[in-house]
Amino acid sequence: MSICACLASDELALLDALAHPVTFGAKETLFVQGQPAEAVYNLTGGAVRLYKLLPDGRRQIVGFALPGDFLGLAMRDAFGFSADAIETVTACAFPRSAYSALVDAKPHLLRRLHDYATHELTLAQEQMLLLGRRNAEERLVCFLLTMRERWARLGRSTTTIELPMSRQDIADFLGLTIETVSRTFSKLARNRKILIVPDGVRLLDIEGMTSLAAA
Amino acid sequence: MSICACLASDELALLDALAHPVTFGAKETLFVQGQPAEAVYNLTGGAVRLYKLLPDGRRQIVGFALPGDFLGLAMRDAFGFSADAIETVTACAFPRSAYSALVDAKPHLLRRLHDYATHELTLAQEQMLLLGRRNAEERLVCFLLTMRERWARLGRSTTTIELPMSRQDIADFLGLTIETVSRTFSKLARNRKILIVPDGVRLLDIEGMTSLAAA
DNA sequence: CGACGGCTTGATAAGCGTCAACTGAGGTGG
DNA sequence: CCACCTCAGTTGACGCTTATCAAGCCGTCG
Repeated sequence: MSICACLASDELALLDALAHPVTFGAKETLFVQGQPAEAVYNLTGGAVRLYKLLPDGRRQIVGFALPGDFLGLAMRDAFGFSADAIETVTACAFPRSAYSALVDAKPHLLRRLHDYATHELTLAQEQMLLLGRRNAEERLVCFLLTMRERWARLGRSTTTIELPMSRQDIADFLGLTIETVSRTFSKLARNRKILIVPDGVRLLDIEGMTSLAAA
Repeated sequence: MSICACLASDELALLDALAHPVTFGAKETLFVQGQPAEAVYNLTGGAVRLYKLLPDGRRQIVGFALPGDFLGLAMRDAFGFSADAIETVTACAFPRSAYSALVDAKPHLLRRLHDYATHELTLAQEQMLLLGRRNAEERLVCFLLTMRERWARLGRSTTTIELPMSRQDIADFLGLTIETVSRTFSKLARNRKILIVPDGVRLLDIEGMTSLAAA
């Protein structure tokens, strides 16, 4: 829980007192866009999709949250996107008022949160580049390499990448359709870049993929 | 300069002492992606484009900065994107070290900056929705309405919208080509939604455009 | 006046979306 | 125990939106 690494042990205890554990079943909703944000979550297990909807049903996933990630920081009063559990999810929930008070009282915690938000912003800008200017194959390869990085930071394998989300989720994250995502997976497999395995992929040509992603 | 509204007058004086005015001519570069960030800017006049480049030259504009906006907050060490002046630009520059020290010393300023970053993040997610799921016409209409909002906040007209950036800039912001942007402008003009005027557009059917953008 | 850059418009093509059929795994019930 | 259903994913045929290539227009500036 890297954000809290800057806290003294008494502060950690304080934070601990605020938190209460929660779990969500697969497909369960954590919160919906526009709803007043009463809580902040720190994910401890499972994966969550964060998305925005258009009135006609078109969906854009703006991010996937993995263990260690925070949810609910990026809103002053109401959530800017909806979130639901992809698989069974466990998290620590902090009531917003208590969280807010603690942040006000601990500037170094605020500094940490600001750095976190800044990092999120950088990721969002990278995603804008992907959505605006990359083709389908580049999008998927970038996505796989990003997931690799994220799992690696959590101590998972760097060759076999877990993908808890569905093809539809990936499509809605990459601004594509499920068919295009499926076809692009197949193409990468056919070209021996990846091997498709249950609930994930094995990366066979990391170098080739990296150069494609850089291009 | 809304971010500073939370500062006492002596603190403002302190900030003032750190700042020094700078100007950039049209097309001049403020900073480039990857360059160590030695300064933070507060725009006072003119417009700036912020963009990321791929090695093969594809460009994605991640935002336009207008007077009052801050540049250089969203990076710890190096700039995450490049920035150059669209027209003649004036700004206040703050050396990074002094800026950083001031932020550490003034938690309420930090809080303000955090809110600003959070707002930027929300905008970026909205742009992800636009780039991933909207068609050309919706993109352009959303863009025009957003510019309207922004100019309105600066006290400008809400019917005639200034567009200091080129068609190519708009295309690179919306993830389109210059031809598609030009055709879509023409189509909106043909349908009496807008009137194209020198350096901008006049909005003729704000209601119709708003419903299109909401869809 | 001619050159240049920004913009528009047209013809054509490609990439991805749409529609539809099919596969295979997992779960359910007769 | 096996037939059946469901659902996620895959694959194919076709078409639409947008990209690409190309030509022309217009205002500015040397």
